Amino acid sequence: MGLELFDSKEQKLREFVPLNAGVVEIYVCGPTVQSAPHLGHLRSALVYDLLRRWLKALDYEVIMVRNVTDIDDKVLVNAGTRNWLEFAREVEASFNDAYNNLWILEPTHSPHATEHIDDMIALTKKLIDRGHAYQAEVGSANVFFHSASWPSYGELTNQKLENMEGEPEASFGRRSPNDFALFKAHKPEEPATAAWQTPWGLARPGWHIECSAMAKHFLGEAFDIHGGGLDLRFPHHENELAQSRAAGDHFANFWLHNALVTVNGSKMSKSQGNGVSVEELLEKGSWGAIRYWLVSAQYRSNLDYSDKSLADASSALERITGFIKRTSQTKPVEIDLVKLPQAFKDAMNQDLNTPLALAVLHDTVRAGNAAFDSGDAPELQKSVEAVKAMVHVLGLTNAYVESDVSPEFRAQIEQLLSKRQQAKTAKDFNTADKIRAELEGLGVIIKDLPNETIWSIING
RNA sequence: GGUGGAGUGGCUGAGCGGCCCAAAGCAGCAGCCUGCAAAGCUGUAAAACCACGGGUUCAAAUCCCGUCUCCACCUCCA
Repeated sequence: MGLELFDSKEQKLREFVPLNAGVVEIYVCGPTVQSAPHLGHLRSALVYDLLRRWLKALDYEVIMVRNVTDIDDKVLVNAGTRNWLEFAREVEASFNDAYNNLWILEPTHSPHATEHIDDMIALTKKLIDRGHAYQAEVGSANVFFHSASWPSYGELTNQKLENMEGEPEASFGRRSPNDFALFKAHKPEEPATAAWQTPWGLARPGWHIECSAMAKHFLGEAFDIHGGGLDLRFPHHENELAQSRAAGDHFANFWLHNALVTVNGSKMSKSQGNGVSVEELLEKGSWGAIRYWLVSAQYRSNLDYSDKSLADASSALERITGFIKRTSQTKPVEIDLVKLPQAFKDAMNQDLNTPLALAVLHDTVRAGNAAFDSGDAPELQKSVEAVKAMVHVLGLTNAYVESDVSPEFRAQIEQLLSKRQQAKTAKDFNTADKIRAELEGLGVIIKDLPNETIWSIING
């Protein structure tokens, strides 16, 4: 069975076949860099990272674009009196830090909206030429997409134009409530640097046109997968689709939408003030625990965050990393499909059913531990390799790889361990326990195995 | 009003017609192991009647109808 993905446009599972054999092109809506990331943003990025890792495991070349929306109403507002672009870059850096720490691979391209204004102008021109967009009035730099001019408008979210609520008519010169901005005329109170010269006057781009333009720039008129958070389905993705199709492009072949992270059952969002920040998360668990927790639900299921979420995830993750560490085979592995259990592959092929995949992983850990205890070396070896391969696919490899420890620190640890061993041999358990506590104070956890004692750094 | 999604053990979370007297994890309990721990293994719980009520079927957590509750989106949102 091959990979099946849930296409939210067709609202069904479809067998995934790339447009061009061997290559998969993905466009994912990245963040609007208006404020620091919260758990919800991390989930979204992680979902597509996982997809990408799995496609790679299936031997596809993956070209992934994740944009950065660095010009937007909120960016300007939140920058306050500061230079808005500088502010945007700072926020972007905080996103990138979080992505790196969560072991999310860097996309092939991470374009900034502000660097593709020309592409947006070109696309907008085309839409005007084709009769799907209009300048609000002569002399105005407000340009709108005329939704009613595109018969398929609403196809992504299965909605009819007449049922949509829309904007107040005539605001900024739009002709009907569902028309949306392609370019927004420069306002005198906004910084002069936040406006570009366009054929219609000084303006900055609307949100939706950015993604259509950048997707086209990097991936062409048709590409395989468009991803993003469920809250972007409408209007953002609906509008992207309408624009690009109206401009004559095929656009995305599959639409993927990840479900949201909730807190006490309601959506995590900036406006509700319930966004869980990176700092708060790290008080509860490591990056590994965060990643494990995010992987523990299928991407289309809601994931409710609570105080104990990361504690549970930590314990579960330690069961896996503990197994790898006790075998002392902590060298990371490369992608190796052959070593992956069939049940794991089946789970991942089922629309990235990561909870099921984790179940296979834990089953393998149990078998491996049993083999370890009974001294069944071949079985143990098989298990370790399978576990490491699965962990690699899930992007959790860094959770078991020994962190870099300075040679001095390592020597200190080993000296303490040997002292403790002497004390144990002499049955001086008081001293042995003191040393164990001392090591813990240094952030080192030890485990006595039958013939040796192994150690690891907490949160390493 | 419109469009989607969800309700499974103490908690998280799979399953979506028979292999389900329901995976896996966490938490709990017991035993083994240990100088003691930790880790691990094994077993297990004074009932998971799969939101509720009907129905279809030889067979339903899974399909159909109705009801209730919750969530998301309807031009700021991952």
